[in-house]
Amino acid sequence: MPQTATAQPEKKPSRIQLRNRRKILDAALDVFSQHGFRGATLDQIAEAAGLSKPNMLYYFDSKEAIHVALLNALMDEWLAPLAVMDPDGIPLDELLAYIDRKMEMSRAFPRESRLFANEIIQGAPRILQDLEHRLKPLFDEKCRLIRTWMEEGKLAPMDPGHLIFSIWAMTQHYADFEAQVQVLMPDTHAAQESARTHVAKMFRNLLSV
Amino acid sequence: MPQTATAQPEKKPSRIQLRNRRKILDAALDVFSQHGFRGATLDQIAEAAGLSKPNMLYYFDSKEAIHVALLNALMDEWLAPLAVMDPDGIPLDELLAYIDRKMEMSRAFPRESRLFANEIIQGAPRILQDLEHRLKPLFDEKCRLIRTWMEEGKLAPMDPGHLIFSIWAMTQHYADFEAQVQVLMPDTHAAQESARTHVAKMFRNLLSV
DNA sequence: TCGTGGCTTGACCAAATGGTAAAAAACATC
DNA sequence: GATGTTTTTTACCATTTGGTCAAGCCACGA
Repeated sequence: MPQTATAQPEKKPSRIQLRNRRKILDAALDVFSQHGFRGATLDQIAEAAGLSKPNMLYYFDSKEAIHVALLNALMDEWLAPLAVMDPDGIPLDELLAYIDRKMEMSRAFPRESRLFANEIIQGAPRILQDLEHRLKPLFDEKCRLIRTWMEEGKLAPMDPGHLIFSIWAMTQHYADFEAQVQVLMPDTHAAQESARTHVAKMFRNLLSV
Repeated sequence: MPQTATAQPEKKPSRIQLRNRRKILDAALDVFSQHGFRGATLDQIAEAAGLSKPNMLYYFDSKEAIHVALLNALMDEWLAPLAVMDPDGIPLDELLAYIDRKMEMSRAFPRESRLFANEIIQGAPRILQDLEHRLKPLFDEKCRLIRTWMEEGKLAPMDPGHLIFSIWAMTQHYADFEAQVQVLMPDTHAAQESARTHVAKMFRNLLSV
Protein backbone atom coordinates (compact mmCIF):
# COMPACT_ATOMS: atom_id res chain seq x y z
CA MET A 1 0.00 0.00 0.00
CA PRO A 2 2.30 2.79 -1.09
CA GLN A 3 -0.45 5.34 -0.88
CA THR A 4 -1.34 5.19 2.79
CA ALA A 5 -0.52 8.46 4.44
CA THR A 6 -0.47 6.64 7.76
CA ALA A 7 2.90 6.93 9.43
CA GLN A 8 6.43 5.91 10.20
CA PRO A 9 7.70 3.09 7.96
CA GLU A 10 7.00 4.91 4.64
CA LYS A 11 9.63 3.77 2.21
CA LYS A 12 10.80 6.32 -0.26
CA PRO A 13 8.74 6.05 -3.46
CA SER A 14 10.29 4.54 -6.56
CA ARG A 15 10.68 6.37 -9.84
CA ILE A 16 7.71 4.50 -11.27
CA GLN A 17 5.61 5.42 -8.31
CA LEU A 18 6.44 9.07 -8.60
CA ARG A 19 5.75 9.11 -12.32
CA ASN A 20 2.42 7.30 -12.04
CA ARG A 21 1.20 9.27 -9.08
CA ARG A 22 1.94 12.44 -10.97
CA LYS A 23 0.12 11.16 -14.05
CA ILE A 24 -2.89 10.22 -11.97
CA LEU A 25 -3.05 13.53 -10.14
CA ASP A 26 -2.71 15.47 -13.36
CA ALA A 27 -5.46 13.46 -15.02
CA ALA A 28 -7.62 13.82 -11.92
CA LEU A 29 -7.13 17.56 -12.05
CA ASP A 30 -8.46 17.58 -15.60
CA VAL A 31 -11.50 15.49 -14.80
CA PHE A 32 -12.43 16.76 -11.34
CA SER A 33 -12.08 20.38 -12.36
CA GLN A 34 -14.42 19.81 -15.28
CA HIS A 35 -17.10 17.71 -13.64
CA GLY A 36 -16.78 18.09 -9.88
CA PHE A 37 -16.26 15.17 -7.53
CA ARG A 38 -19.47 13.26 -8.01
CA GLY A 39 -19.59 13.95 -11.72
CA ALA A 40 -16.13 12.56 -12.36
CA THR A 41 -15.60 8.84 -12.91
CA LEU A 42 -12.61 6.65 -12.22
CA ASP A 43 -12.73 5.39 -15.80
CA GLN A 44 -12.37 8.92 -17.13
CA ILE A 45 -9.44 9.61 -14.85
CA ALA A 46 -7.80 6.29 -15.64
CA GLU A 47 -8.11 6.88 -19.35
CA ALA A 48 -6.75 10.41 -19.09
CA ALA A 49 -3.86 9.07 -17.04
CA GLY A 50 -3.14 6.26 -19.49
CA LEU A 51 -3.49 3.61 -16.80
CA SER A 52 -5.95 0.84 -16.16
CA LYS A 53 -8.46 1.46 -13.42
CA PRO A 54 -7.16 -1.29 -11.10
CA ASN A 55 -3.66 -0.02 -11.64
CA MET A 56 -4.75 3.42 -10.58
CA LEU A 57 -6.37 1.98 -7.49
CA TYR A 58 -3.07 0.41 -6.65
CA TYR A 59 -1.72 3.90 -6.08
CA PHE A 60 -4.75 5.45 -4.41
CA ASP A 61 -7.23 3.65 -2.17
CA SER A 62 -10.32 5.23 -3.64
CA LYS A 63 -11.79 7.99 -5.73
CA GLU A 64 -12.05 10.15 -2.64
CA ALA A 65 -8.40 9.51 -1.79
CA ILE A 66 -7.39 10.87 -5.17
CA HIS A 67 -9.51 13.94 -4.72
CA VAL A 68 -8.22 14.65 -1.25
CA ALA A 69 -4.61 14.08 -2.27
CA LEU A 70 -5.10 16.48 -5.14
CA LEU A 71 -6.61 19.22 -3.02
CA ASN A 72 -3.94 18.83 -0.38
CA ALA A 73 -1.14 18.92 -2.90
CA LEU A 74 -2.49 22.09 -4.46
CA MET A 75 -3.61 23.98 -1.40
CA ASP A 76 -0.23 25.41 -0.44
CA GLU A 77 0.58 26.32 -3.99
CA TRP A 78 -2.75 28.03 -4.24
CA LEU A 79 -2.27 30.06 -1.09
CA ALA A 80 1.34 30.97 -1.78
CA PRO A 81 0.58 34.33 -3.42
CA LEU A 82 -1.20 35.46 -0.28
CA ALA A 83 1.34 33.95 2.11
CA VAL A 84 4.14 35.82 0.40
CA MET A 85 2.73 39.27 1.13
CA ASP A 86 5.44 41.10 3.05
CA PRO A 87 4.67 43.04 6.25
CA ASP A 88 7.75 45.18 5.66
CA GLY A 89 6.94 46.13 2.09
CA ILE A 90 5.13 49.20 0.86
CA PRO A 91 1.47 48.44 1.59
CA LEU A 92 -0.06 49.53 -1.69
CA ASP A 93 2.67 47.86 -3.71
CA GLU A 94 2.35 44.64 -1.72
CA LEU A 95 -1.38 44.42 -2.31
CA LEU A 96 -1.16 45.30 -5.98
CA ALA A 97 1.59 42.74 -6.42
CA TYR A 98 -0.58 40.16 -4.69
CA ILE A 99 -3.46 40.97 -7.03
CA ASP A 100 -1.20 40.65 -10.02
CA ARG A 101 0.09 37.29 -8.85
CA LYS A 102 -3.46 36.07 -8.43
CA MET A 103 -4.45 37.26 -11.90
CA GLU A 104 -1.46 35.49 -13.32
CA MET A 105 -2.30 32.26 -11.51
CA SER A 106 -5.85 32.41 -12.73
CA ARG A 107 -4.56 32.70 -16.28
CA ALA A 108 -1.89 30.05 -15.94
CA PHE A 109 -3.77 27.53 -13.79
CA PRO A 110 -7.47 27.67 -14.59
CA ARG A 111 -7.92 23.99 -13.82
CA GLU A 112 -6.74 24.45 -10.26
CA SER A 113 -9.03 27.41 -9.85
CA ARG A 114 -12.03 25.46 -11.09
CA LEU A 115 -11.14 22.48 -8.94
CA PHE A 116 -11.41 24.58 -5.79
CA ALA A 117 -14.42 26.43 -7.13
CA ASN A 118 -16.29 23.20 -7.75
CA GLU A 119 -15.45 21.88 -4.33
CA ILE A 120 -16.48 25.03 -2.53
CA ILE A 121 -19.65 25.65 -4.49
CA GLN A 122 -20.76 22.17 -3.58
CA GLY A 123 -20.30 22.97 0.09
CA ALA A 124 -16.62 22.01 0.49
CA PRO A 125 -17.53 18.64 2.05
CA ARG A 126 -14.06 17.24 1.59
CA ILE A 127 -11.93 20.25 2.53
CA LEU A 128 -13.77 22.03 5.30
CA GLN A 129 -11.04 20.89 7.70
CA ASP A 130 -8.38 22.30 5.45
CA LEU A 131 -10.18 25.60 5.15
CA GLU A 132 -10.39 25.80 8.93
CA HIS A 133 -6.82 24.83 9.65
CA ARG A 134 -4.80 26.12 6.74
CA LEU A 135 -6.77 28.88 5.07
CA LYS A 136 -8.35 30.51 8.10
CA PRO A 137 -5.12 31.22 10.03
CA LEU A 138 -3.51 32.70 6.96
CA PHE A 139 -6.59 34.75 6.22
CA ASP A 140 -6.76 36.07 9.76
CA GLU A 141 -3.08 36.91 9.78
CA LYS A 142 -3.29 38.88 6.56
CA CYS A 143 -6.44 40.63 7.70
CA ARG A 144 -4.59 41.84 10.77
CA LEU A 145 -1.68 43.00 8.64
CA ILE A 146 -3.91 44.93 6.27
CA ARG A 147 -5.84 46.46 9.14
CA THR A 148 -2.58 47.67 10.63
CA TRP A 149 -1.62 49.26 7.34
CA MET A 150 -4.97 50.98 7.17
CA GLU A 151 -4.70 52.27 10.71
CA GLU A 152 -1.31 53.70 9.84
CA GLY A 153 -3.01 55.60 7.04
CA LYS A 154 -1.12 53.73 4.32
CA LEU A 155 -4.29 52.40 2.68
CA ALA A 156 -7.86 53.58 2.35
CA PRO A 157 -9.84 52.19 5.27
CA MET A 158 -12.24 49.31 4.71
CA ASP A 159 -12.96 45.83 5.99
CA PRO A 160 -9.87 43.74 5.21
CA GLY A 161 -11.87 40.53 4.97
CA HIS A 162 -14.18 41.89 2.34
CA LEU A 163 -11.21 43.35 0.55
CA ILE A 164 -9.67 39.92 0.26
CA PHE A 165 -12.97 38.45 -0.87
CA SER A 166 -13.13 41.13 -3.54
CA ILE A 167 -9.70 40.20 -4.77
CA TRP A 168 -10.52 36.52 -4.89
CA ALA A 169 -13.84 37.12 -6.59
CA MET A 170 -12.37 39.32 -9.28
CA THR A 171 -9.27 37.32 -10.03
CA GLN A 172 -10.85 33.89 -10.04
CA HIS A 173 -13.85 34.97 -12.07
CA TYR A 174 -11.89 34.90 -15.31
CA ALA A 175 -10.79 31.32 -14.74
CA ASP A 176 -13.92 29.86 -13.18
CA PHE A 177 -16.39 31.42 -15.57
CA GLU A 178 -14.20 31.25 -18.62
CA ALA A 179 -16.99 29.69 -20.68
CA GLN A 180 -19.16 32.73 -20.10
CA VAL A 181 -16.38 35.23 -20.58
CA GLN A 182 -15.56 33.59 -23.88
CA VAL A 183 -19.11 33.96 -25.13
CA LEU A 184 -19.32 37.60 -24.15
CA MET A 185 -15.78 38.67 -25.12
CA PRO A 186 -14.78 36.33 -27.92
CA ASP A 187 -11.23 37.62 -28.27
CA THR A 188 -9.93 35.73 -25.29
CA HIS A 189 -6.37 36.88 -25.55
CA ALA A 190 -7.26 40.54 -25.57
CA ALA A 191 -9.80 39.96 -22.81
CA GLN A 192 -7.17 38.40 -20.57
CA GLU A 193 -4.81 41.27 -21.11
CA SER A 194 -7.36 44.02 -20.56
CA ALA A 195 -8.79 42.19 -17.58
CA ARG A 196 -5.45 42.44 -15.92
CA THR A 197 -5.16 46.20 -16.30
CA HIS A 198 -8.83 46.67 -15.42
CA VAL A 199 -8.51 44.81 -12.15
CA ALA A 200 -5.24 46.49 -11.30
CA LYS A 201 -6.69 49.94 -11.88
CA MET A 202 -9.81 49.09 -9.97
CA PHE A 203 -7.95 48.10 -6.82
CA ARG A 204 -5.36 50.85 -7.06
CA ASN A 205 -8.24 53.27 -7.19
CA LEU A 206 -9.94 51.57 -4.28
CA LEU A 207 -6.91 51.31 -2.03
CA SER A 208 -5.16 54.62 -2.63
CA VAL A 209 -5.52 56.86 0.35
CA MET B 1 -46.69 13.87 -23.38
CA PRO B 2 -47.37 16.95 -21.33
CA GLN B 3 -43.73 17.88 -21.18
CA THR B 4 -42.88 18.28 -24.84
CA ALA B 5 -42.11 21.88 -25.60
CA THR B 6 -42.69 21.07 -29.23
CA ALA B 7 -45.57 23.01 -30.66
CA GLN B 8 -49.17 23.75 -31.53
CA PRO B 9 -51.63 21.27 -29.96
CA GLU B 10 -50.43 21.81 -26.34
CA LYS B 11 -53.39 21.50 -24.08
CA LYS B 12 -53.39 23.75 -21.09
CA PRO B 13 -51.83 21.96 -18.12
CA SER B 14 -54.03 20.70 -15.32
CA ARG B 15 -53.72 21.87 -11.74
CA ILE B 16 -51.97 18.63 -10.83
CA GLN B 17 -49.53 19.07 -13.65
CA LEU B 18 -48.66 22.58 -12.59
CA ARG B 19 -48.21 21.59 -8.99
CA ASN B 20 -46.03 18.58 -9.74
CA ARG B 21 -43.91 20.31 -12.30
CA ARG B 22 -43.27 23.05 -9.79
CA LYS B 23 -42.36 20.53 -7.10
CA ILE B 24 -39.98 18.78 -9.47
CA LEU B 25 -38.26 21.95 -10.58
CA ASP B 26 -37.87 23.15 -7.03
CA ALA B 27 -36.39 19.84 -5.95
CA ALA B 28 -34.15 19.81 -9.00
CA LEU B 29 -32.92 23.28 -8.09
CA ASP B 30 -31.91 21.97 -4.68
CA VAL B 31 -30.08 18.97 -6.03
CA PHE B 32 -28.51 20.35 -9.20
CA SER B 33 -27.26 23.47 -7.44
CA GLN B 34 -25.57 21.34 -4.84
CA HIS B 35 -24.03 18.63 -6.98
CA GLY B 36 -23.97 19.86 -10.56
CA PHE B 37 -25.62 18.03 -13.44
CA ARG B 38 -23.61 14.84 -13.49
CA GLY B 39 -23.39 14.64 -9.74
CA ALA B 40 -27.14 14.84 -9.24
CA THR B 41 -29.27 11.71 -9.42
CA LEU B 42 -32.90 11.25 -10.39
CA ASP B 43 -33.52 9.40 -7.16
CA GLN B 44 -32.35 12.38 -5.13
CA ILE B 45 -34.54 14.74 -7.09
CA ALA B 46 -37.53 12.42 -6.89
CA GLU B 47 -37.19 12.05 -3.16
CA ALA B 48 -36.80 15.78 -2.64
CA ALA B 49 -39.88 16.31 -4.78
CA GLY B 50 -41.87 13.70 -2.92
CA LEU B 51 -42.61 11.74 -6.09
CA SER B 52 -41.59 8.35 -7.39
CA LYS B 53 -38.93 8.34 -10.07
CA PRO B 54 -41.20 7.00 -12.83
CA ASN B 55 -43.83 9.52 -11.87
CA MET B 56 -41.30 12.26 -12.26
CA LEU B 57 -40.33 10.92 -15.67
CA TYR B 58 -43.96 11.16 -16.63
CA TYR B 59 -43.56 14.93 -16.43
CA PHE B 60 -40.09 15.27 -17.90
CA ASP B 61 -38.56 13.07 -20.56
CA SER B 62 -35.16 12.78 -18.95
CA LYS B 63 -32.72 14.11 -16.43
CA GLU B 64 -31.38 16.50 -19.03
CA ALA B 65 -34.88 17.74 -19.82
CA ILE B 66 -35.35 18.70 -16.18
CA HIS B 67 -32.05 20.52 -16.10
CA VAL B 68 -32.72 22.42 -19.30
CA ALA B 69 -36.26 23.32 -18.23
CA LEU B 70 -34.89 24.64 -14.96
CA LEU B 71 -32.20 26.77 -16.55
CA ASN B 72 -34.63 28.16 -19.08
CA ALA B 73 -37.22 28.99 -16.47
CA LEU B 74 -34.66 30.82 -14.35
CA MET B 75 -32.68 32.61 -17.02
CA ASP B 76 -35.00 35.57 -17.49
CA GLU B 77 -35.50 35.99 -13.79
CA TRP B 78 -31.76 35.92 -13.35
CA LEU B 79 -31.12 38.56 -15.99
CA ALA B 80 -33.97 40.83 -14.94
CA PRO B 81 -31.86 43.08 -12.69
CA LEU B 82 -29.62 43.92 -15.62
CA ALA B 83 -32.44 44.23 -18.15
CA VAL B 84 -34.19 46.74 -15.96
CA MET B 85 -31.34 49.27 -16.04
CA ASP B 86 -32.86 52.48 -17.41
CA PRO B 87 -31.14 54.49 -20.17
CA ASP B 88 -32.99 57.60 -19.02
CA GLY B 89 -32.00 57.33 -15.38
CA ILE B 90 -29.06 58.96 -13.63
CA PRO B 91 -26.09 56.81 -14.68
CA LEU B 92 -24.38 56.39 -11.33
CA ASP B 93 -27.68 55.74 -9.56
CA GLU B 94 -28.74 53.22 -12.16
CA LEU B 95 -25.53 51.24 -11.82
CA LEU B 96 -25.51 51.34 -8.03
CA ALA B 97 -29.14 50.26 -7.99
CA TYR B 98 -28.26 47.40 -10.31
CA ILE B 99 -25.46 46.34 -8.02
CA ASP B 100 -27.75 46.46 -5.04
CA ARG B 101 -30.37 44.35 -6.80
CA LYS B 102 -27.72 41.78 -7.64
CA MET B 103 -26.47 41.66 -4.06
CA GLU B 104 -30.01 41.16 -2.88
CA MET B 105 -30.61 38.35 -5.36
CA SER B 106 -27.43 36.64 -4.30
CA ARG B 107 -28.64 36.74 -0.73
CA ALA B 108 -32.19 35.71 -1.45
CA PHE B 109 -31.55 33.10 -4.17
CA PRO B 110 -28.22 31.41 -3.55
CA ARG B 111 -29.44 28.15 -5.08
CA GLU B 112 -30.10 29.81 -8.39
CA SER B 113 -26.71 31.46 -8.29
CA ARG B 114 -24.97 28.17 -7.64
CA LEU B 115 -26.99 26.40 -10.31
CA PHE B 116 -25.65 28.75 -12.96
CA ALA B 117 -22.20 28.76 -11.42
CA ASN B 118 -22.00 24.97 -11.56
CA GLU B 119 -23.17 24.89 -15.13
CA ILE B 120 -20.76 27.56 -16.31
CA ILE B 121 -17.73 26.28 -14.43
CA GLN B 122 -18.28 22.93 -16.07
CA GLY B 123 -18.15 24.57 -19.48
CA ALA B 124 -21.84 25.49 -19.88
CA PRO B 125 -22.45 22.46 -22.13
CA ARG B 126 -26.20 22.69 -21.80
CA ILE B 127 -26.72 26.44 -22.02
CA LEU B 128 -24.14 27.74 -24.44
CA GLN B 129 -26.97 28.45 -26.89
CA ASP B 130 -28.82 30.41 -24.27
CA LEU B 131 -25.75 32.42 -23.38
CA GLU B 132 -25.29 33.28 -27.04
CA HIS B 133 -28.87 34.19 -27.78
CA ARG B 134 -30.25 35.61 -24.57
CA LEU B 135 -27.33 36.80 -22.47
CA LYS B 136 -25.04 38.12 -25.18
CA PRO B 137 -27.52 40.57 -26.76
CA LEU B 138 -28.45 41.96 -23.37
CA PHE B 139 -24.81 42.21 -22.38
CA ASP B 140 -23.90 44.02 -25.58
CA GLU B 141 -26.81 46.41 -25.25
CA LYS B 142 -25.90 47.35 -21.70
CA CYS B 143 -22.24 47.71 -22.62
CA ARG B 144 -23.21 50.22 -25.30
CA LEU B 145 -25.38 52.11 -22.83
CA ILE B 146 -22.64 52.28 -20.23
CA ARG B 147 -20.10 53.33 -22.83
CA THR B 148 -22.39 56.17 -23.88
CA TRP B 149 -22.70 57.30 -20.29
CA MET B 150 -18.94 57.27 -19.93
CA GLU B 151 -18.43 59.23 -23.13
CA GLU B 152 -20.85 61.81 -21.82
CA GLY B 153 -18.63 62.12 -18.77
CA LYS B 154 -21.27 60.79 -16.42
CA LEU B 155 -19.12 57.90 -15.24
CA ALA B 156 -15.42 57.26 -14.84
CA PRO B 157 -14.14 55.77 -18.08
CA MET B 158 -13.31 52.07 -18.23
CA ASP B 159 -14.18 48.97 -20.22
CA PRO B 160 -17.92 48.37 -19.73
CA GLY B 161 -17.57 44.62 -20.27
CA HIS B 162 -15.02 44.24 -17.51
CA LEU B 163 -17.09 46.50 -15.31
CA ILE B 164 -20.04 44.13 -15.65
CA PHE B 165 -17.79 41.14 -15.02
CA SER B 166 -16.58 42.86 -11.87
CA ILE B 167 -20.11 43.35 -10.69
CA TRP B 168 -21.03 39.73 -11.36
CA ALA B 169 -17.88 38.43 -9.74
CA MET B 170 -18.36 40.46 -6.58
CA THR B 171 -22.06 39.95 -6.12
CA GLN B 172 -22.18 36.25 -6.88
CA HIS B 173 -19.12 35.44 -4.83
CA TYR B 174 -21.06 35.58 -1.58
CA ALA B 175 -23.63 33.08 -2.81
CA ASP B 176 -21.41 30.74 -4.78
CA PHE B 177 -18.61 30.50 -2.25
CA GLU B 178 -20.80 30.71 0.81
CA ALA B 179 -19.11 27.69 2.37
CA GLN B 180 -15.78 29.48 2.31
CA VAL B 181 -17.16 32.81 3.44
CA GLN B 182 -18.79 31.08 6.35
CA VAL B 183 -15.52 29.54 7.48
CA LEU B 184 -13.65 32.84 7.27
CA MET B 185 -16.39 35.12 8.58
CA PRO B 186 -18.45 32.98 10.91
CA ASP B 187 -21.06 35.62 11.69
CA THR B 188 -22.91 35.16 8.44
CA HIS B 189 -25.59 37.71 9.09
CA ALA B 190 -23.16 40.49 9.84
CA ALA B 191 -21.01 39.40 6.89
CA GLN B 192 -23.95 39.68 4.51
CA GLU B 193 -24.80 43.13 5.74
CA SER B 194 -21.28 44.49 5.64
CA ALA B 195 -20.67 42.87 2.28
CA ARG B 196 -23.45 44.93 0.88
CA THR B 197 -22.03 48.23 2.02
CA HIS B 198 -18.51 47.19 1.08
CA VAL B 199 -19.47 46.37 -2.48
CA ALA B 200 -21.61 49.49 -2.80
CA LYS B 201 -18.78 51.73 -1.61
CA MET B 202 -16.29 49.97 -3.82
CA PHE B 203 -18.24 50.57 -6.99
CA ARG B 204 -19.32 54.09 -6.08
CA ASN B 205 -15.66 54.87 -5.60
CA LEU B 206 -14.77 53.22 -8.88
CA LEU B 207 -17.50 54.80 -10.99
CA SER B 208 -17.61 58.35 -9.64
CA VAL B 209 -16.12 60.75 -12.12
C1' DT C 1 20.94 -15.20 -14.24
C1' DC C 2 17.80 -16.02 -11.12
C1' DG C 3 14.55 -14.78 -7.61
C1' DT C 4 11.69 -11.68 -5.41
C1' DG C 5 8.97 -7.92 -4.53
C1' DG C 6 6.99 -4.12 -6.61
C1' DC C 7 3.84 -3.25 -10.57
C1' DT C 8 0.07 -4.45 -13.97
C1' DT C 9 -3.75 -6.78 -15.87
C1' DG C 10 -8.17 -9.30 -17.00
C1' DA C 11 -12.08 -11.02 -15.09
C1' DC C 12 -15.27 -10.11 -12.04
C1' DC C 13 -18.89 -8.08 -8.58
C1' DA C 14 -22.49 -5.59 -6.05
C1' DA C 15 -24.66 -1.39 -5.95
C1' DA C 16 -26.32 2.61 -8.16
C1' DT C 17 -28.23 4.89 -12.02
C1' DG C 18 -31.14 6.50 -15.97
C1' DG C 19 -34.93 4.84 -17.95
C1' DT C 20 -39.21 1.65 -19.54
C1' DA C 21 -43.67 -1.07 -19.72
C1' DA C 22 -47.87 -2.12 -18.24
C1' DA C 23 -51.18 -2.44 -14.96
C1' DA C 24 -53.64 -0.08 -11.26
C1' DA C 25 -55.62 3.93 -9.23
C1' DA C 26 -57.58 8.45 -9.34
C1' DC C 27 -60.06 11.69 -11.69
C1' DA C 28 -63.23 14.00 -14.65
C1' DT C 29 -67.34 13.98 -17.53
C1' DC C 30 -71.49 12.58 -18.96
C1' DG D 1 -72.50 5.22 -11.80
C1' DA D 2 -70.33 3.94 -16.48
C1' DT D 3 -66.59 5.54 -19.39
C1' DG D 4 -62.56 7.51 -21.13
C1' DT D 5 -58.49 10.05 -19.64
C1' DT D 6 -54.86 11.46 -16.68
C1' DT D 7 -51.79 10.23 -12.97
C1' DT D 8 -49.29 6.90 -10.10
C1' DT D 9 -47.23 2.66 -8.88
C1' DT D 10 -44.93 -1.84 -9.24
C1' DA D 11 -41.75 -4.48 -11.32
C1' DC D 12 -38.19 -4.49 -14.16
C1' DC D 13 -33.91 -3.64 -17.33
C1' DA D 14 -29.34 -2.41 -19.34
C1' DT D 15 -25.50 0.21 -18.34
C1' DT D 16 -22.35 2.48 -15.52
C1' DT D 17 -19.69 2.89 -11.54
C1' DG D 18 -16.55 2.24 -7.58
C1' DG D 19 -13.98 -1.32 -6.20
C1' DT D 20 -11.79 -6.36 -5.54
C1' DC D 21 -8.94 -10.40 -6.47
C1' DA D 22 -5.83 -13.59 -8.01
C1' DA D 23 -2.69 -14.40 -11.26
C1' DG D 24 1.03 -12.72 -14.24
C1' DC D 25 4.77 -9.52 -15.59
C1' DC D 26 9.04 -7.27 -15.14
C1' DA D 27 12.87 -4.61 -13.10
C1' DC D 28 16.61 -4.98 -10.47
C1' DG D 29 19.80 -6.39 -6.82
C1' DA D 30 22.45 -10.59 -5.36
